[in-house]
Amino acid sequence: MVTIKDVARIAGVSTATVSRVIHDGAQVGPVCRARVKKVIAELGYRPNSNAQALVGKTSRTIGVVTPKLSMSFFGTLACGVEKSARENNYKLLMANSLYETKSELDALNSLREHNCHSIILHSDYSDHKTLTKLANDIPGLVLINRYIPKIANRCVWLDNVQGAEQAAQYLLDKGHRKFAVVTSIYRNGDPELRVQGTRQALERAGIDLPNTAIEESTANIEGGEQAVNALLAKGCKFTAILAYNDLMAIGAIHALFAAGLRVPQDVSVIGFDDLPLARACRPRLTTMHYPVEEMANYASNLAIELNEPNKKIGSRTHLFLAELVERDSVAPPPEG
Amino acid sequence: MVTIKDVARIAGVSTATVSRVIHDGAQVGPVCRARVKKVIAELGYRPNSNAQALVGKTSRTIGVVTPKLSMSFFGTLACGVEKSARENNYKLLMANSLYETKSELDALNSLREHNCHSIILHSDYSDHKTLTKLANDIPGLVLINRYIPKIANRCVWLDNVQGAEQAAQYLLDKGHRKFAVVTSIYRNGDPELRVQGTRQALERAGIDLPNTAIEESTANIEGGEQAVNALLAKGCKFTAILAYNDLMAIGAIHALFAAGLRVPQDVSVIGFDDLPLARACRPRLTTMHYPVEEMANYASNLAIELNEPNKKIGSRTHLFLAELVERDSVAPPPEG
DNA sequence: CTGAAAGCGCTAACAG
DNA sequence: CTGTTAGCGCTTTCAG
Repeated sequence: MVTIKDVARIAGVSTATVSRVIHDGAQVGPVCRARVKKVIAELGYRPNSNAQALVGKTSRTIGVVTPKLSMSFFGTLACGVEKSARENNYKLLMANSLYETKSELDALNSLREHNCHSIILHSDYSDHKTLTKLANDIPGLVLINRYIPKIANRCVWLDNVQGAEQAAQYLLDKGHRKFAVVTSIYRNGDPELRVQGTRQALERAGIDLPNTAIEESTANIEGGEQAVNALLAKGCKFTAILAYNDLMAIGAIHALFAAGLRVPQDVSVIGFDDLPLARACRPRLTTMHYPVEEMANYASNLAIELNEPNKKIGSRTHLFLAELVERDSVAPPPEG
Repeated sequence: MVTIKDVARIAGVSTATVSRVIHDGAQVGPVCRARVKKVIAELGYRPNSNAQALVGKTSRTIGVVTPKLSMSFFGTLACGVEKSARENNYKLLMANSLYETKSELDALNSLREHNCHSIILHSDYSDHKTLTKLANDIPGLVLINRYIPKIANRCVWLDNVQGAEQAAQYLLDKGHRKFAVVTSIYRNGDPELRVQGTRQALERAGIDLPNTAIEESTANIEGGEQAVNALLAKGCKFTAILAYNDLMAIGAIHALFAAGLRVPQDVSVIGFDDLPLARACRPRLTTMHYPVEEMANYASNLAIELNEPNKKIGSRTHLFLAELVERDSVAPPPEG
């Protein structure tokens, strides 16, 4: 490994000078600078970022904690952060939280050991109190997909209620009057919020959503299938299904087809998230676009800013809105 | 930040002792150890891994370089590495290479600055020579999805030829005789290999694959659609399509349906990779399972082993095989 | 404009 | 079994 000392020795200068050259400090003469740069290039020297982090009290590293990187949503989230990291010359440290409170915290701590002060956390199971405390301990912590009023300026979130409302309103506008809702059993907040949004839109239109028209299951394809099968089994009548997310929506479509119902001719289905999947299935899924990548990018920039000592972050809020993407899984209800 | 010194002072011992306790060195008395542990817990002390890396000459960090984390395939790859990292108490550093030679190398270098000696690289565009040189420079570098004979013991790869052969043979066994191939324009090796495997299986069955039955396009859904439309436009006759990957297969199915052809009744389609998508589309896609997660996990363990000074890695080879997953997109050819 | 020197937090001999 | 000491590679005053 070639160190700053090697460069200094060969260039015939002190390590301090080399350091200055590296950091483009103006405090060094042009000839000297040129010589040092030459030696750096020749030796292929690159500064050891561990040493830099050690002395600098902070590493140019941004950490990301999400449940599971192999899920499309989180991979996209990571990508958004990566872009910001790359542009700001930060490195990206990742850890899966695996949907467990304990490993969520473990993951976070492992990042802190690295002096990683900019952290994007997608927390599913830690409570507000824990997170608020964490945010106070870690100046560069930003929560994504979560809203906690006390630390609002550290939360980058999406208005789930508004998104679900919009989805329901769209279905209403298409003429639907009989709805079913397929939601998630997970109690991390989002499902309730989306159901609430749906309810609000329907109530405004004078339509009641009976509890029998709501079916809960796991938030994946199988869950969507199960939920729709349960709905069908109990004779629930509907011309449109609002699914918690795209995965459940796709499962719903599968179950519908298996039962001889066509989408969207007999039943319309709307999803949420706009995963890559939504463009791949048939019919292509009409859904609410969740701008994760954009949000993650924003969150990352925010986390980095938060660590810049001079910048003062006010109590601004970071709210994003879901956007309707019309594709092929929604049509007006069948006649009669 | 609480340091080892704080712990030492409060526990009334030297930093060396604290260090020993941290590393479970047996060289410390039980009472003393207990006291130190207590103080560590009380203070919430966690060692600074930058300092550890600095003195230890190597950081417990494993790096991953892939084109784009938001792609399902690479997210899954990262997950495989993450699991191994977590189990071995390593941290995960990620960098996107964005499908460019230069950023591939940039990404790699940024990892090296971190003293990150265990690296998993998914290289698409660097040539054998560059990679061989890199492998010599970085003892813990492991290539995934690439085979270079000279550094075979550092390559974790999949036999694409065999996989494609198997897919073609499966179609042959179902009774198909008229094939079309939808492949990728990217020249990173895989497409050629898969076409070659297909050719081999067909030739063995005495079937010729005319160049007109092969259509190239981008390796995504749109590419699959385009390719099939081109095939259809030039009046190519086939009862089965072998797609370069699942994305192109799904695109192919879309184009087929748009043209009034049913899958699998009129035309069978087989994919490659077995992305989550393959289970979500309709008909569910029959495809060759690419065990990326398993391979990545293996590669990560290998990379970590490579950095353990005493272990001698022989010239073993690390070849994985694709496996057929039968779902619903393949059926016997229509009568006549 | 440049160098000397101190020290970031930690580990690893070497003593005792 | 435990403490002392000397750095790891780098940045940053403080002098010059």
